[in-house]
Amino acid sequence: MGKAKSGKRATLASLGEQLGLSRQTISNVLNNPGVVSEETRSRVLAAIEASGYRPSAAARALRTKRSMMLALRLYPSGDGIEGALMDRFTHAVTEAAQAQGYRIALFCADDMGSEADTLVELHEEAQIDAAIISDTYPHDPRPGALWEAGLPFSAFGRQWERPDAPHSWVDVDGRAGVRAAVDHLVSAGHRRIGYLGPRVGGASEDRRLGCQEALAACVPPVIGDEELTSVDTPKAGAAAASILQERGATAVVCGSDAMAMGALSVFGHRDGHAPIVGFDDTPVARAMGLSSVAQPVEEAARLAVELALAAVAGEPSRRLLIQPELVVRRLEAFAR
Amino acid sequence: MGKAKSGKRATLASLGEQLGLSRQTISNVLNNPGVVSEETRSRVLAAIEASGYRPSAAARALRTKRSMMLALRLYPSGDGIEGALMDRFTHAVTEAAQAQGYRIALFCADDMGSEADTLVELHEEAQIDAAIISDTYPHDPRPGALWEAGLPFSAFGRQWERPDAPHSWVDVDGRAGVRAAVDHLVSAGHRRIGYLGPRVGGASEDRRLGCQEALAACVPPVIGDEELTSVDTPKAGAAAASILQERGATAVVCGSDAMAMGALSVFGHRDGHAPIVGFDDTPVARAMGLSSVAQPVEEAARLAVELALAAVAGEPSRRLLIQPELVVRRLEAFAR
DNA sequence: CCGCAGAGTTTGATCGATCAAATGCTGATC
DNA sequence: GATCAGCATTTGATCGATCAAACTCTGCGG
Repeated sequence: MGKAKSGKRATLASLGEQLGLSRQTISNVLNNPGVVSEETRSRVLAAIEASGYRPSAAARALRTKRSMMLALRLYPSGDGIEGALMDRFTHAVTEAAQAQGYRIALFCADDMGSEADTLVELHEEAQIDAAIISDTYPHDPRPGALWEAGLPFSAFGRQWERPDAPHSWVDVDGRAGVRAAVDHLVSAGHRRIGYLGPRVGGASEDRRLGCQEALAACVPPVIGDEELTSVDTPKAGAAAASILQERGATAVVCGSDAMAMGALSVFGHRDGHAPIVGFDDTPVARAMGLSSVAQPVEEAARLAVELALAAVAGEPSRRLLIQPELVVRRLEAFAR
Repeated sequence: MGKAKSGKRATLASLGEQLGLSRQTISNVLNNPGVVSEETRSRVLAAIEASGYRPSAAARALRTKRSMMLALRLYPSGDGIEGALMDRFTHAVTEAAQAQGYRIALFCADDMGSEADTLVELHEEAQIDAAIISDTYPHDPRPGALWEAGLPFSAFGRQWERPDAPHSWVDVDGRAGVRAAVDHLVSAGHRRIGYLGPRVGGASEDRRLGCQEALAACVPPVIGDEELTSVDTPKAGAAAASILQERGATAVVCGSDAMAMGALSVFGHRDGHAPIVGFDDTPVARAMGLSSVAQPVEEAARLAVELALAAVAGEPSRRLLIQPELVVRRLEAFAR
């Protein structure tokens, strides 16, 4: 390590003076090593090491007009069951950004409109180079607002009402995930399968369609009991699951783990296997031995960062659909 | 709203020229309104509004040597059961910082040592004004390293081996929380109460002591069955809880919700009440109808921000211990 | 009529880096 | 020996804000 020495911060100029060189040469050693002679370079590097010099982020940002920061909104963590998903995303985004030399600036907002406003403001203040938004829904105001403002960004979540929107996004093919869930239950012997999903959002509609498709494609034919949408809570899930059970369903595919939890309490486990499949593979599902469709959140985050940086670089936008994976689980011994 | 106009960003200088004033006057309107005449001020404000001017964060940071950023490490989210706690903290810190005009810069680190290194680096690059560290443990290397480096910071978690450490911290009085948990079980009629906690960390030792104290203070006397420490998982919790049960315990206080989950699977609910109390009041506890000691994480976060900013301002450090709250819960109907 | 206080405004310097272009130098070329 | 290429390094300007000090008025007391 190097460090200490005097009380003053080292700067390019101070290093240059100390070595009898100019600031620019020091700068070149760091940013453009090729143009500096072998000998000076090593001399400068030693001095840098010894002085503990670090380039000033502010000065660099001012000159280059790159803050090397991406903005990410932190959502009010819901009552927690689904919350973990976005936290995983946040984490993975941070990691992916860091790998590219970028940092994440967090902020809070009360609603989608003020999220977009804050992002535009951050961009105008040159605090951030780009933004990543997530959890898009039909007629989401954010993509349009950000695009208008000329802010480079990417979205985790497609633009539901307009799949050919001009901006970049990554999304998970929830429909395919639900199809896999249905196939799983069918091959486990179930012949009457219901679907249960949250009431709102493009994603849940997509998942519902996945269920229909899968049931329609079954040979021998499988009966799809009526689909129910409801509020996204265990309680509502339990209530709706009871209805499906009365109608003869023996298994249920759910659009969320929270509702799956409720459905699980109605249907229960049989031989350690639950006739329920949840969505998002949250910690609660893991703890309860519940099968669930897992979104590759980490991959999505990596791609979201990649797309955002591509947008900064002015590259054309891209739209990516990635595949989820069904995690089949049985009840762990401890949870009896 | 104002905006658009030309393609160029407005600056203090451009606004000044446009209005026939100097940059400094524009600056004063924003930062020192008192010295500007009433008339000029309103004229300038109108122009600012119309141009959509935003001060450049980089330029300001360069001059003032204040980035208005605080750093926070994002921990690798464990398997999720306890994870939510730190996420709540992150969220609350962001909100509290934002209320003071600060933003949070996130980063990842592999271990505590590299966390400290990264923080010092960020500080030397002038990317951040201060840092907030959390989840301290005995002989934590971070406080010392940051203090040495002259980085203003605060910690969520006391310095266990040295309560009079020179830096600021906030912590939750876990011992008192566990005492409340024991009292709760005693008043519910239990006479043989065991304690079950994770194996490591100053906090869990503190909680264990709280249990001893509470049992010792009981009249009529209550028998404290042997305490067990174990790995912090539901599985290990279940195993350890079985041992306590064999030894005659009818109730268990746990140092974490993960272990409490395991204990719950062994003891089960009786009339909707569980003879188990967990710690941290995580979503899983909520979902399972488990009583738990809740840490006032939001308050801690607010205080941590306050302490960090006080450190930036050069104010003397403070050490704060705040009180947790026992959340008594019964099994919700849906979870049967 | 001069000096002076004070409000309102401007000027110059600075923060620390990077870009773009200029300079000094060595050695090869004709 | 003058010219020129090309490397290594330096100089000047710039990014956009803020600090500190200087300046210009106007009005007032002596």
